[in-house]
Amino acid sequence: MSQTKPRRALSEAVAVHDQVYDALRLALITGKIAPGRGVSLRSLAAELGVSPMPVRDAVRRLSAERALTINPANKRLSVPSLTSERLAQLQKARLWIEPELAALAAVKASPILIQTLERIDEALGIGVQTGDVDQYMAANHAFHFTLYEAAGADVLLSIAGGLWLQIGPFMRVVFGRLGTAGLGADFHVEALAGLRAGNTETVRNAMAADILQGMDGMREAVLSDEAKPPPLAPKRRYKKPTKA
Amino acid sequence: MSQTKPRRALSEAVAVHDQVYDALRLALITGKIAPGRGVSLRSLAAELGVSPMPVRDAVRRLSAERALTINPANKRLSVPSLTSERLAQLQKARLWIEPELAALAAVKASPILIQTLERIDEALGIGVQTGDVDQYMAANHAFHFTLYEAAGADVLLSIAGGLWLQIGPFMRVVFGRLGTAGLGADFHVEALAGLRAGNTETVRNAMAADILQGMDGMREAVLSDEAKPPPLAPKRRYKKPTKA
DNA sequence: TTTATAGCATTGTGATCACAAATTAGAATA
DNA sequence: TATTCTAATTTGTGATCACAATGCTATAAA
Repeated sequence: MSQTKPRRALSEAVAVHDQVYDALRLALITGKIAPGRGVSLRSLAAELGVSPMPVRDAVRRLSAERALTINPANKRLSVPSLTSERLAQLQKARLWIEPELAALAAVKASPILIQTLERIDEALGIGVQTGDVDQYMAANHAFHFTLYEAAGADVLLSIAGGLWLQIGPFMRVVFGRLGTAGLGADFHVEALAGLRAGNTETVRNAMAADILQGMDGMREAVLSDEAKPPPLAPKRRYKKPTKA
Repeated sequence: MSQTKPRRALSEAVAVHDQVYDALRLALITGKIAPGRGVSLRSLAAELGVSPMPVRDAVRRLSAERALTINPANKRLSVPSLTSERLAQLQKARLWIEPELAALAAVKASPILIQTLERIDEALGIGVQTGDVDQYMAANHAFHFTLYEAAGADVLLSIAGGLWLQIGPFMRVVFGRLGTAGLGADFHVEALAGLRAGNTETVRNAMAADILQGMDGMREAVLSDEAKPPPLAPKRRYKKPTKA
């Protein structure tokens, strides 16, 4: 299992627990790890081909960011379930902080930033047309966060990052049932127009509309999921005894 | 150092890394660990009388919550410095999310909740009069978060908790130079009146005013600190060589 | 067929060790 | 006195083991 790799220098090499973090983060966002599923340190470690130690570090970080849930009784890990309650709270938070970040970024937007965002939005459009969900999601993330990073507000930025991490699993549910079809209006072009014109409020409103539209799609998907029976029936042979 | 304690059951006993987390969190909020100071896993472990392992877990969690900073080059830990930039961002975030939580709580506020808050505010008043900073800070935290918890919005609540954790060190700076004197108007009574009357907007505005007042005091303290030379001059014997 | 029980595998937690990088302290030199 | 080089200490990271608790599976009993 544990092939002896040559140890890399600490200063330049990315730490293994950071790689594991990125891998798990990606797996959560893209829905490779289904919501509600239980995970364990050793199973993740075996799956990723690393020792449990860096997984432990990455998982602690993710659970602090609420991307993973720890059962307080079990101390067992699981991916948070997708409830409309959670989604509503995440929407509320996103609807405030992300337009705020966009407005801050609009004030100090450079031509280079606008050009970068234009290129990203082109890639996003291609992803929509070709139905490439992965490309769409990556480009969408890139569009939002290269804009937000320009705000130069790292405290707020990290909050927004945490929200996206929690929303990731919801996104996959939407695309799992719709694909990239029916995405509605592209508010990114509106935001870009606002950036070029230097109109802060236009940017703010465009991003708010973009978020609102996306979250609406997720809500529909979640609501129709909640109506259905539990996603996977764990074939129980006997009921849990009433043992206290 | 490490006396052999009898191992406790996992299910009921609080895990050591959680105890360490609470201890460090408290130390950060009360300013026992000065902002800007560097810490290390082993030194913290020795100080707390535990092995480095649970400290490692707790520190990962705290750094994910931005209560500790990791130097990306060194991978070395330090307490974030208090800059007016950071404070401004934290104020912006608090001014949105906390009134929001308060308003949500106001809708479903029970008489028991109001009574509990009244008792907490009494304890807060006593702390102010006797000049007991610790009691004041504990009561103040309790007032805000028993109210916020009543909102039943755990996603938003955890964001607010993260903000308080980052603000903690700033608070101590304020009280270190002023004590509990000059705290200004008590907006808690206004919030309580709004809760009794069932007036959501009164509660929202009262909490916003409360936050604004507190953050103003912190800003003044930080600004006068930034004018001064660096808090502790690290007596360097030689300059860092220009080695790339 | 259904329920209870015993045995086994898996889990999180904590401790300890090894390693390499970085920092610090001390000695030697100008 | 000030600077440079070297040795020792401290640091984060990763690996591995032990332990107790929990969960699952197969066997026995109704």
